Amino acid sequence: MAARLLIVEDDPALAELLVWHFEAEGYDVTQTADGEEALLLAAEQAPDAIILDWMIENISGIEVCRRLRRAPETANVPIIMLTARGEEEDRIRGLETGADDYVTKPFSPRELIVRLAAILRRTRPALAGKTLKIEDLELDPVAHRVRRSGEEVPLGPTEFRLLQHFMERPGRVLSRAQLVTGVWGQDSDIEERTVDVQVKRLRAAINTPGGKDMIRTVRSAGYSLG
Amino acid sequence: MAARLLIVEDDPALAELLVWHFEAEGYDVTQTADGEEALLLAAEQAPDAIILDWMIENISGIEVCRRLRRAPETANVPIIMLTARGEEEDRIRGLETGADDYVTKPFSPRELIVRLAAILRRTRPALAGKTLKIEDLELDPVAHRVRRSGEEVPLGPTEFRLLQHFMERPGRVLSRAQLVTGVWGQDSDIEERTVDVQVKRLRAAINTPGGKDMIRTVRSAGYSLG
DNA sequence: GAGAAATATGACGCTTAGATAACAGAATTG
DNA sequence: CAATTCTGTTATCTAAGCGTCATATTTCTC
Repeated sequence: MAARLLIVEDDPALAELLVWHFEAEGYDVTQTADGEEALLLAAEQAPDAIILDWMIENISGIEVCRRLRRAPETANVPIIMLTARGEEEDRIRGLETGADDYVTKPFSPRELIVRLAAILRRTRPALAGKTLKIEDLELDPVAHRVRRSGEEVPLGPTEFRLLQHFMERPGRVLSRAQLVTGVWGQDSDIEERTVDVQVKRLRAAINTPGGKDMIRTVRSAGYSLG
Repeated sequence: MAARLLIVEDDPALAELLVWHFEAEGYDVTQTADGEEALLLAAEQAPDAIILDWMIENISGIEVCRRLRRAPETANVPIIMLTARGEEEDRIRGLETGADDYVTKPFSPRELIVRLAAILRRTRPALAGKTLKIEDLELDPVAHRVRRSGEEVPLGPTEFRLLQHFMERPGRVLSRAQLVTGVWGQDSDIEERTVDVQVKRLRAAINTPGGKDMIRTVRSAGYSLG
């Protein structure tokens, strides 16, 4: 399954060029010129990365960026900003709002492709969009579906995000603080104990009655999967 | 066990940006805008690395850097300096005073993250997630797991921290006082005899019944591993 | 080899981290 | 808009883990 990419660019010529190149690279590309629409699409499609022009219609790119960061569903999606040359000021402000990288116009598509690849390699070791598997547990991010030995497991939205977070980092111990920011979003006043409760719920959902626990508790450190 | 990072930056927007990104990377971040406070925090928390802006309130970054180097507790902590573009002069003086690397504004967060990771990989492999190995003993800091000839060894939190401390300094004799500050923290009212007890517990956990002791007691000096 | 100093060991409470259940408010859904 | 699912918080319970101390053992010195 290809990585999904959302391109927010209102110059039709540049947009077309980018779409063409990224599709040629095998990405599954959606494109819009409109900021509001971008937010909707991002929430709906959960893309793996977003390319965002600084100057777009309706809302400024910077505002789109900030709002993306605020929503838990999109808080962790990598964003690359496109800025015009010499807008030093903008560049800095763009980074301040939470973009992961920026590229200055004019740029070669190759450069953008390389940067995106670098970021994805780092942030999504197991690229979302592909089905994640650990032992007999499978999570399909596109279909929003989880199976345990082929049988569908019903999960609530938070449980799903928590499990996806774990499955993207198999074996890794994640502290409660890391889970709070990673699953609930950057600035949430969630009580750390709440993580315990969600982990318990997730355990109850994915563990087979007799079998061993898939989530390991690491005392004074956190939890890990697998 | 997340790496502790101290960020000294007085531009609130940039500071927030950096905190956001590094927390997302899993670092345990403290931030201050004030040079004097930075020195106090550094002494108190013993961070694993410091990001230091050249221009900050109260004392110049360069002076903070110099003083950090002078104090024995912080003399070896890696420091990355942030400098404005083109201040070649500053850059050189920064390195002269003991910074390990510098990054010129404006920079992408990605770049800073990569540089820090590179430095940590060099100075503290375990913090970069590298598995520590001594003979047939392996400690995986990411998974928070210890194996002896492939077989998992269950350890309590303190035992784990103690072992990691030893494994990061193989062969070196560590005094009880050093172990107390290194493993229990700068200010702990721990009795020095307690170290003996934890060492005993660690020995019991990692030594194979018939085999020889992996931890050597150095009378009137301390302990060493390997 | 005796005495002293340092370390090893075993036992004992206490603290605290995590599991769990119950509950109420929020969000969804039909 | 009512019903139901979902979610965050809190209180309680349990047990692992830890620090301390008293005692045993080892090592060093003379």
